Amino acid sequence: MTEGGTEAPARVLVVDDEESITQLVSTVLRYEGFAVQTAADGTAAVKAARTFRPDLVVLDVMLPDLDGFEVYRRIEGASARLPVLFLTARDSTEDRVHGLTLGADDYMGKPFSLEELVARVRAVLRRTRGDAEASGVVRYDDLELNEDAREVRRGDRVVELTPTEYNLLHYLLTNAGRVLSKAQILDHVWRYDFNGDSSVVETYISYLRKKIDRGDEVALIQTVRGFGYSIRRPRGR
Amino acid sequence: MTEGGTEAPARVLVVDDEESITQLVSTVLRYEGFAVQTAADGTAAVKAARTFRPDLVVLDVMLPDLDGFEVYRRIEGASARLPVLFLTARDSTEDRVHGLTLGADDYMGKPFSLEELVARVRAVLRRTRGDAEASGVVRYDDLELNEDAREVRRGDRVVELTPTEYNLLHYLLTNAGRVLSKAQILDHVWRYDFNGDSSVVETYISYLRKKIDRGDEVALIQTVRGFGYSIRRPRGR
DNA sequence: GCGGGCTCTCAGCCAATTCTCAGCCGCGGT
DNA sequence: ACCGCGGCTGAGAATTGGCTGAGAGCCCGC
Repeated sequence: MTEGGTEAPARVLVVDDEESITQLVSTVLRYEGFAVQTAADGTAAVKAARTFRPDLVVLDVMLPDLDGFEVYRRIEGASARLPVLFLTARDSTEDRVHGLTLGADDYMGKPFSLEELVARVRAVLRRTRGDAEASGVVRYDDLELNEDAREVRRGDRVVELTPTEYNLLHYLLTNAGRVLSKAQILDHVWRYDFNGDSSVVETYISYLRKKIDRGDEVALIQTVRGFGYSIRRPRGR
Repeated sequence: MTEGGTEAPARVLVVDDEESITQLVSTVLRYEGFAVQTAADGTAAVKAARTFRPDLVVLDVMLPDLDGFEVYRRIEGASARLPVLFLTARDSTEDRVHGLTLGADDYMGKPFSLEELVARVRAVLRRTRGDAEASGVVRYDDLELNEDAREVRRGDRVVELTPTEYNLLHYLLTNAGRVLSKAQILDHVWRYDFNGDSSVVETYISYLRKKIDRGDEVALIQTVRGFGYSIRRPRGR
């Protein structure tokens, strides 16, 4: 599930003053096949935008020197239409961002989950680059998840999911056929500061099953005892 | 199944204060074709990281001076992106390691089995070096083991295995054609602190046979009386 | 400030797995 | 052909892992 084989990888500039964040984010995005560069403050960011010529900037609103919006303005001047994904502390200031990010492409509160981060990065690039191939629909068997509509269907029945359920299903579905450990799931789907044990995962799997593998339908969510879970058709035995 | 013939061997730095562990781990990794260096505490580790320039660090979280995470941070500074495989006591500290099953890093609880250790070391290096050759599928005759899906097939029949059965088969399969003694098998597949006798191996071989060499199929699991076992086609006699 | 939905923890239950052991089988040597 | 040792396997006890219902805390919208 890395970026399309032949095309040049999309370039992402990650700007945050906390090193743990740039570290985490750049690791994940590189792993997902993007070319990543980081900057720790506003001036460095503006400079990097000029030299690195990213396709997308992931930009913290709170920076030691210039604030995120200022950086945004200066970067905008340089490049015609450079999409931005803002990171904001998940608190009061969030509303402030509402108005100001209208021009921007998206924003998300910290702490976020990596699953969500990657999904949004992809979504923004899909929109601005007009990558047709990536339609934003993930499917396995008669189970379908539409990212644009944020809608899930089993057969022709629409399934109502809570945010966590949705993220979990999204992760499982984009890795259909592969077995994912509870630790992996926790690290991808839950916020990076989550610090409980992996039994939540069991609980949410249980919730998902009630909604997705109901009654007479074929069970698609499989437990692989001792390892983890996987989305796949039941195995003959 | 040592490292690819022509390429330089990958370099691994092993850090643990218990000598029995560094001893054990480095012996096995050397045997598997890696270049290994060891360090017994944090400061030595940081120093070794600079001079030895490893491709991967196997790092105990509990160290006498700096803790593993601190070492991680300092090492990170030195080299661009140096992947780490953490070793944690299989208890409380395990939660502190969150965020490591994505991208380049991973962790495993002590006590572990060598089979698993080697598998993870390989997996991490495969990710960062992009070694295509290692696809994660091991095959012998019509018997196939897929690491991603944790799935085993005999012909086109899917075989359901428990964790221990899976690990055992994995070990046999990656050493197909070679005769492995019960002692070797015990040392590789079972946790290093296991101390029962080797009759468990017999039991598990028996389980595997029931699932893999059934009925009219050619028996691939061979007993070599007085020595051990081997995966191979039956010999003419 | 109330109610409802969402998230997470926990404990009891059930099922799968692991390991031990004992008796039997059969290979290989004489 | 027989013996003895090594290996095979069934049964069962102990342990572990996973599922789910109940409920507490939290946040959000009204």
